[in-house]
Amino acid sequence: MTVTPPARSPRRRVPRNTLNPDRILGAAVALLDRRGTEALTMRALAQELGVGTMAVYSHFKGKDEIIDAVNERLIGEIELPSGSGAPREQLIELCLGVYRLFSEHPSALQLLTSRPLRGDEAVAVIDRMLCLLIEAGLEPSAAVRAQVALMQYTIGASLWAVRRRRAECGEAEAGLQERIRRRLADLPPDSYPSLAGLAPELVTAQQSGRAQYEAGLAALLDGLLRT
Amino acid sequence: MTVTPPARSPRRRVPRNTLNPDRILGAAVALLDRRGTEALTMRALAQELGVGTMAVYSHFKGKDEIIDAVNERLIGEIELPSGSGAPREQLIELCLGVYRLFSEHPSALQLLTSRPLRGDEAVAVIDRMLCLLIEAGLEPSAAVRAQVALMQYTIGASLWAVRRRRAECGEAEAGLQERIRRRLADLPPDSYPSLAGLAPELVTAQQSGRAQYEAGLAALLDGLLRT
DNA sequence: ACCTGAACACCGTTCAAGT
DNA sequence: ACCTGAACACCGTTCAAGT
Repeated sequence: MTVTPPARSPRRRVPRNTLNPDRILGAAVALLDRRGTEALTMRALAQELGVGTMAVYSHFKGKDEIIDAVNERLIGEIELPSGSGAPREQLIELCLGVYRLFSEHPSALQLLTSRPLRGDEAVAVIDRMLCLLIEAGLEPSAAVRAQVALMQYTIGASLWAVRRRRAECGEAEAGLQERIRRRLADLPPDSYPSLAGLAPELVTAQQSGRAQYEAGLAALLDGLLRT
Repeated sequence: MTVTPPARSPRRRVPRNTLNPDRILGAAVALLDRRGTEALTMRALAQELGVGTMAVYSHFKGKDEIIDAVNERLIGEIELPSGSGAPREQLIELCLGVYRLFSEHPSALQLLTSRPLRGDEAVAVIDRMLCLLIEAGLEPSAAVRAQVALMQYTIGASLWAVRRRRAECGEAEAGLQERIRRRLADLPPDSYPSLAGLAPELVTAQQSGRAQYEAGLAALLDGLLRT
């Protein structure tokens, strides 16, 4: 007597060519934005696409290749400055574009974090920054140092903002403020009495991601471009 | 007839109290430095300690708690500046301490990346930076903004250096240089002819992690401290 | 209190097979 | 060529049990 299998999956075999790299990357980004890095799973990705787990492997060699492609696609979305305006303004515009991208896709930044930057899209952004820095009057070698510094600061600020937002979810805002205040109150009050009153400002600075980034970027550009 | 079990584990039951949080964290850091984030596994950690997998759970609630504790321990290792010297020099000394820590423990930085900063040790570093910035003449609110910017830049630079080193392992250096050169050569040669010759300098800047960091830090401090 | 192995619900990926 | 499920070697963690 033959036993009928549990037939647990009501999903029918999907028509051919329903899948392509673009659809897969779209689903990956959606998953990342909606549920975070830990939710980006080959099984979850396939389910999001309504397809068997292994179908994805026909288009990408594995999870690492998908992650690289996601990063490349997102970096490609950064809009290069229009070209009008002073070099300094265009630099700010471009850096803000990078910052905004990572703020909108925090999980992508987290993924980028563990992998080298492979793609040509990233090189396009770097090129543009270099051009603008040279246009602003820097010598080639100084421009290269400045470009790296701008990217480093932008990535660090994005990461900080992402982590900050994540912390807010976990810990009540009052909790953080209280901890900082307590810590500051422990300082010898005769040396820096002003510090004890700084907790609100600290919390504010950590909250205002974008304004904080713009202030730091302005300072960095001041230091880099000053002749 | 009783079947003797395969007896696959020659490890004897370990004496009591061989384990404590400190030993566990030491093993975790060793594992991280030696084999990277992906190798930090509850099973691997227990093996490193010569103990059954579940023994660790008597001292930490789970992997997340261990990661937080590792971060806290490492941040505690940052040496605060001695206190002599101009505020600006002390700021550089302190920031370099943070940078050095993350350069020596790249995996720790990667772990820190996905989690909010919880520990008191981090607050100690932040405190010191704030004191020095106020000592350097900044108003409290400006000091707070500057402190966040310094941390953001330092984290970004560390991350960049870590990723750079990882990329070197994967990709031949010549490969990267060639890709950048090709990309730069594609630019319209009449607009920025100097860019095509910049590839060597780009590669150099990416390689010299610490010197690059110091240059960027100096520029940022110039911008932040200028009255 | 501290340490143990077995078991559970996951994960990425290999494989042989279907269409 | 493209999609499939079963199977393999992992993972963190729960659990009941030993000492």
